[in-house]
Amino acid sequence: MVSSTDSSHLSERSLHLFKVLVEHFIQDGTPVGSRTLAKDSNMNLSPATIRNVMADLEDLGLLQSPHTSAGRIRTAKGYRLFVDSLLRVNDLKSAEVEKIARELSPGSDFSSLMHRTSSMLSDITQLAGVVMLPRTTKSILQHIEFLSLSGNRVLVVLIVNDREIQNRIINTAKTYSTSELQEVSNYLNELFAGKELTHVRASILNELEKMKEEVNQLMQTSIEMAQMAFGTEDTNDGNEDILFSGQTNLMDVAELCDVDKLKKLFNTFNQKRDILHLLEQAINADGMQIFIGEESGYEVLDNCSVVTSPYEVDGQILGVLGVIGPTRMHYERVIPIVDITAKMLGVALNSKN
Amino acid sequence: MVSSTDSSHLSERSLHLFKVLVEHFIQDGTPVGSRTLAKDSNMNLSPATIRNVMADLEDLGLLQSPHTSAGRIRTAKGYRLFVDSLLRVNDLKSAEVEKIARELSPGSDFSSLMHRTSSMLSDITQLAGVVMLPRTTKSILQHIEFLSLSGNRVLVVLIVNDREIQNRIINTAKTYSTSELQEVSNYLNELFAGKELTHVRASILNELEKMKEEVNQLMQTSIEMAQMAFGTEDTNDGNEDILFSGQTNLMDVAELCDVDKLKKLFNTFNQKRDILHLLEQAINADGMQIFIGEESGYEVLDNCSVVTSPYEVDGQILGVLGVIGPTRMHYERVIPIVDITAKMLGVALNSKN
DNA sequence: ATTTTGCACTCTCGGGTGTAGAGTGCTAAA
DNA sequence: TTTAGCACTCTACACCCGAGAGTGCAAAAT
Repeated sequence: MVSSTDSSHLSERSLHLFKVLVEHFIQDGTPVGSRTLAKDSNMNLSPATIRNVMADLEDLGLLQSPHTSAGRIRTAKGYRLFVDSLLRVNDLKSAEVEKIARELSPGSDFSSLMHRTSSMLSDITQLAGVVMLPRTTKSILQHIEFLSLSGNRVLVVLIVNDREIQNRIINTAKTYSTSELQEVSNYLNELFAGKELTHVRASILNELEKMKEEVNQLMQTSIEMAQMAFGTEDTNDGNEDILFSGQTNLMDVAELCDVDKLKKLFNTFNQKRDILHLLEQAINADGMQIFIGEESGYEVLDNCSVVTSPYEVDGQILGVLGVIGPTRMHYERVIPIVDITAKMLGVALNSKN
Repeated sequence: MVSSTDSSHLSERSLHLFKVLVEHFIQDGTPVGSRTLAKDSNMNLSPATIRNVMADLEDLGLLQSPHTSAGRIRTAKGYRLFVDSLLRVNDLKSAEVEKIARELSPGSDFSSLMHRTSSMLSDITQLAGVVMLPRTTKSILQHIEFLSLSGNRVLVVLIVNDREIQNRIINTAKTYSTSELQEVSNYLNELFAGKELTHVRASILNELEKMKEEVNQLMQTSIEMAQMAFGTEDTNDGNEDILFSGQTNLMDVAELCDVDKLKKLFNTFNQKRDILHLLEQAINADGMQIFIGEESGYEVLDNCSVVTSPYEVDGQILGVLGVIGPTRMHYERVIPIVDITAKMLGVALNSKN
C-alpha cells in the first residue's frame, strides 16, 4: 500500500516509539511525556533520549504538544502515518464475527437489513454507524401496479431495481374500477418494465403527450395516470439515502463533550448532505477509506475520523458503510469490523437474488 | 377549567406577583429576587413587602430558592398553577398560522404529511416536535396484493385502514406466476378485506390450518402465502410509531447543557418507549395536556415540559402530537401552536377521505 | 557519537482565600 | 400593614500559590 506519508527516512526506533506513543494516546487521550514513554516502550532508554527522538518527530510534523509542559500528541499527519504504516489490525473475536453474521443473515427485506446493519455497526463499536444506501441513479423500473383506495385516490406501487419498493398516492379526477386499474397496470408494464426510471419519466412527459389525442381510451387513461405517478418525486424515501445510528454514543467521547460541537455534529448528521458527499468520495476509492480529522474537509468533523468501506454485489459497488467516531478511536478494532461488515452485507444482499 | 392546584385562597396581589415572577423567570432563567420583582411588578411596593409575599408563596410550595441568597424560582407545582390559572395565551401572528397551514395543506401521502407536521412543530417553536402516529391496534385490512419479484421472492402489499401501506417480502418455496398470484390475491381479498388484522392473523394460523388438507390447490397456496405474509410483524414501520424532529434544538437550552443529561434524553427519544407511554396518557385526556417537569414521571424529563394535543378526524381521536422543551418555555406561544397544529392536521387528514 | 544526568525553566491544574454583590429574614418604626 | 434598617448568608469570581509534569540544554558518561 502506498502511503501518503513517507516513513522511510525514520529509524526503526523512532517509528516504534511513535507507534507506542500513539497507542498510549488512543488508550487514555492524555498527552504522553518522555518519562511515560520510556517505561511503555520497553527499550531501556532514558527519558532524555526519548525526548530527543520526540523533538525530531515534532520537527517532522508528526507530533505536537499542546503546551510547554504537557506531553505530546499526534498531529493529523501523524495519525495518517500511524494508520497507513504502523497499524496492526486485530483479529476479531469469533463472538463478534458471529454477532455480525447473525444480524446480517436472516432474510428480511432490504430496508430492514440496511437498518440493522447500521445499528449493528454502532452497537458493536460503540460509535456512530452509517450506511449509505445504493444510489438510485440507474433505477430500473421492474413493475408498476395500481390499487384503488377509497375516494378518488389510487395507490401506485413501483418496484425498482428488484429490491426497492416505492409507494405513492395520487388523486384522480374520477373513480376507477379495479379492472380498469388492472388494465392500466398491464399496459404500462408492457411499455416500461425494464426501462430506466428517468427514461420512463421523460417518455411520459414528452413523447406520449403528443399522441394523447390520437389514441384510445385505455391509453389515454394510462398516460394520465402515469403522469401523476411519475410526476412527483417519491415521497417515502425522500432523501432517506443515508442511515445513521448510535449518534448518542458520540456523547460519551471526551473530545466532543462540548455541547456546541455536538450540536453542530448532530445537525450535520440530520442534514445528511455533507456526510453524503464524504461517503461519495469513499465510494470511488477501492477498498477501505479512513478520513482522519481535518482531512475530511468538513470543519465539524475536525475531531472525528470516518472509517468506511464500500459493499458490493457481483463485483459491483452498491454503496458505502462505515463508522464515525473520534480521531482517537480503536482503529485496530474498528477497521476489521467495518471491513467484515461490508463483506457480509454484500453476501447477504447477494443471497437475495 | 378545574385546576389541580387551588388558587382561591391566594390574594389577587400574591397571584399577580407570582405571575410576574414566573414570567420573568421564563424570560431569562435566573432566580428572581425581591428587588427585581418590586420593579417589574409596577405595584409600588417595597422589596421588603415583596419578600413577605414571597415567603408566603414559598410556604405554599409554589416557590423555592436554590440557596439562601438567590432569588426564587417556581416549583413544579408553581408552574402547574401558572399554566392552569394564570397563563394568558397569545394570539398567533397570522404569519405563523399561514406557515402552519402551508405545511399541512398540500395533499401528499400520509406518512409525508406526518413527517412535515413534526418538523414544522420543531421549526416554529425551536424545540423538539413529536407526532404519535395513529395507533394501529384496530387495523382494518383493506386490500392485499401479491407481486412477483425475481428469485422465489414475492412482494406483499397490504393496505390497512385505508391510508397505511405496508410492504413485506416473503421467500417462497416455488416460483409463482403472475396469474397464480393474482388468483391468490383475489381469494384472500374476498375472504379478509374489511376484517381486523389480528383477526386475520388468528384465522390464518388456527382455523385454516386445520382444513388445509381438505381443500383445493388454490386455497392451499393461498393459505401458505398468507401465513408467510402475516406471520412476521411488519418490518417497514417496525416501531416507527413516533416521529421526532428538532431534537438538536434542545441542545441550546441552558438547563440541559449538561452532556450527560442530554445523552439520557436523546436515548429516551431513540427508545421511544417512554415517550410513547407518556403520549398514551395524553391521548385519553380530552384536549391539550401539559406535563411539567417531574409530573411526567420520567426522570429524564425532569427539566422538560411536554405540551400535547390529540388530533382527530370525525370526532375520533387518531393520535397525539406535541412539543418537548424545557420547563422554562414560552407556554403562551407554544400552547396555541400545538393546539392549532392538531386542529389543522385533523382537517388535513379529513380532506383525504 | 550516542546516551545519560543534572538542572533550570515553563506551564497547567487544583485548592485555598478574599471580596463584591445579591438576596434574605427579622425587628422596629412608620 | 407596610417599610426601613441591618446583620447575616451564600455564590461567583478573581487571584495566588504550590505541586507536578514535562521540557530543553549543557555537560558528563559510556
